[in-house]
Amino acid sequence: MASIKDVAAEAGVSVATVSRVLNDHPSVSEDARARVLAAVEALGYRPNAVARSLRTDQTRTLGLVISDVLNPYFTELARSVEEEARALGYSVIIGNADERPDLQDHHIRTLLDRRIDGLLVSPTDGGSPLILDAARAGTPMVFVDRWIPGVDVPVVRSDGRAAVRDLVAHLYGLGHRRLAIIAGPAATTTGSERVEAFRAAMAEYGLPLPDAYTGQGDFQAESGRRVTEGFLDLPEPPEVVFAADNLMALGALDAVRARGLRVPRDIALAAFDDIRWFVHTDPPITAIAQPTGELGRAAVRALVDRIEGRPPQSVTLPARLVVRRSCGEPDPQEPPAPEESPASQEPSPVTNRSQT
Amino acid sequence: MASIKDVAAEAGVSVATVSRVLNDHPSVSEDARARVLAAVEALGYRPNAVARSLRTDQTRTLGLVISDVLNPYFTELARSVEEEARALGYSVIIGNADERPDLQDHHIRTLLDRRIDGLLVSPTDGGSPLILDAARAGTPMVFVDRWIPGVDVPVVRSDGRAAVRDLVAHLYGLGHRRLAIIAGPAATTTGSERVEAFRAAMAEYGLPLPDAYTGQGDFQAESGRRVTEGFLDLPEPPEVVFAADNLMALGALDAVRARGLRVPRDIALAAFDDIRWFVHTDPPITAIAQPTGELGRAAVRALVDRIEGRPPQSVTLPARLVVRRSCGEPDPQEPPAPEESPASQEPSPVTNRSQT
DNA sequence: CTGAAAGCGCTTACAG
DNA sequence: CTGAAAGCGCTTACAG
Repeated sequence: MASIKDVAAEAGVSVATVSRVLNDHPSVSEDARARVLAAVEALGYRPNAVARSLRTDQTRTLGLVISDVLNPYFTELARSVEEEARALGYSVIIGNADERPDLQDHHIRTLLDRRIDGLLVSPTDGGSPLILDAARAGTPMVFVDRWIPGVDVPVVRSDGRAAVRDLVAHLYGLGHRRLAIIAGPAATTTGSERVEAFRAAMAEYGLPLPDAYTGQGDFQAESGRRVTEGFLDLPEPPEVVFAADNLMALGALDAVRARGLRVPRDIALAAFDDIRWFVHTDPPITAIAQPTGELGRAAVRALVDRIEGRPPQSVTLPARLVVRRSCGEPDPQEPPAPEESPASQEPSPVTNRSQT
Repeated sequence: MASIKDVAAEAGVSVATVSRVLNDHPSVSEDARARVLAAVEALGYRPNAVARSLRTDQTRTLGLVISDVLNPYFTELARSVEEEARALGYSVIIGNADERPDLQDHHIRTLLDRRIDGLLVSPTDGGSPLILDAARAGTPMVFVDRWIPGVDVPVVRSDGRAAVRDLVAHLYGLGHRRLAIIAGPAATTTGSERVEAFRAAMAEYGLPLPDAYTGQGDFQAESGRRVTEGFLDLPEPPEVVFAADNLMALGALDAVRARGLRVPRDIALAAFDDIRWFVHTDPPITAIAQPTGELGRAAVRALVDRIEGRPPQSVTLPARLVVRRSCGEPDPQEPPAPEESPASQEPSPVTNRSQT
């Protein structure tokens, strides 16, 4: 592979001049520039990014560590992150933690070894020493979606409390009283916050959330199945199961189906995180939708601000309830293909918190 | 950040010795090793992968360029690729082409600039000059899923012909005669092969595949919707729509639903690529399942063989038909959670080609 | 405007 | 077993 030396030789200039041309340095004669460009073309030369990074101490690369690529929510997040990063001149390397703290650390370590310019993390746990150290050591970092309390790192996330309250109002209105939740890991903020929001909203309606109706999941489908089976085995099963993410909802559906039961006739179901397939499931599933794309973009902007020396900003965006038929109400003729941005700009009545 | 020099100073040895310890070079005294390790620990030293790569001319990194991360098929492929790569000591950087040749080239260029050790590509098109040049220049490369004919690069893919024939047999047995297909881009192998397999299988049953029943999609949901609307507008709409990937099936479902029609009563639907949600859609969707995880792993092994100087091998794995209810047949009580590997080892009767 | 030279953080023959 | 030194491919003050 041709190096800068080859180009210099071909163009009859020094490597310094080649470098200047390549980096759009102003003080290069037109003649030199033309000769260099011609040589670059002739040799098919491409600068070695590894060497450049070593010299400039920047890689123009962002690391993104997410908890589970197979979760459509994170896939979409990853996509929007890459898009915004590309627009700002950065590449992104994704690390998939698979909800495993050890894998998360593996990826963070690898990313740090590669000297990425900044790190976007959605922590799988309460914070490994590695993350904490990196943050303390001054690695530019931003938390997306999930975060670790007590660490001085900007957080870009969505607040689902209002939407959860809307959901409980919806369920209550439908006559449901025994509501259960499949929670995410308590060590994650999204894991605990969603349960707390649910519990708080239920309290407003004078409804208790007994331990038996609080199942511990891990954001993966299998745990949703297992917890739902437990619910169904109860002497008095819940009337509604609220899954704290879409994969656990999938598992819940598997469990319900395996028993030959029907949603919502035998048990109602709702999920945190909306995905396109929810429109076509049997029945369509009521869900809480996050402004995923916007979260990803805001996270990148915050991180790049931090990297480039501007003060980064934490961002919290609201989630919203999307009512479908899985809790018993007739489908309110959902508009086709509800795109994220327009919809969140003009919220429908059902989206708004109606009481407090 | 501490460098190798700092470690050497701390340990009272030369950087060469530090390097030897770090790389498990045999000729290092126990004493030196212990002092270096202690210094590494004390300083929290991590080798700079950028510098190491520049020096050794290898990055221990694989590039993976896929056509669409949002497509669950590719997400799963990416996941298995990363898993196998990690097991073999490599990292992977994913580039998402979004079915856009220009974006694909952008990622390939970036990856090449970063001097990845090898490239896994599922080409979005018939082959840009960039890919062709890279292949010719000797960049270790392997095609996964899609490939480019006439290029000397190993291919790891699945052959869906038998499964497509099974599908047509299934449809024919159900009494369907007017079968339509939503094809992928003709420039991709999977785009054209699936249509060809479908057409050939239909011919065996004496069924023609008229142009009006061949819609041109681009593997994205929106095109599936558009094409399906066209089918439904026909004076004589097809009885079955076969979508060449799962996203176009999603779009087809959107279109059918928007008209207030029902699957399979008004029109039957089948898809290439199986996803977990297909079990829970209304109705459950008949699909052709690829051994996605195995494809990803085989692709990595082939690429690493190539990188490490062993002869790489092309691999073709069979896909299989999974019958559900979207074409009219009653659901044959599908076993719960059909995992990929065991299922493909003991194919059910319906999975096997019964005639020819 | 241009080039020689230093240096980024490593690895690895080469001597000893 | 160990260290001094060269060199990977760049960028960038420093002189001119």
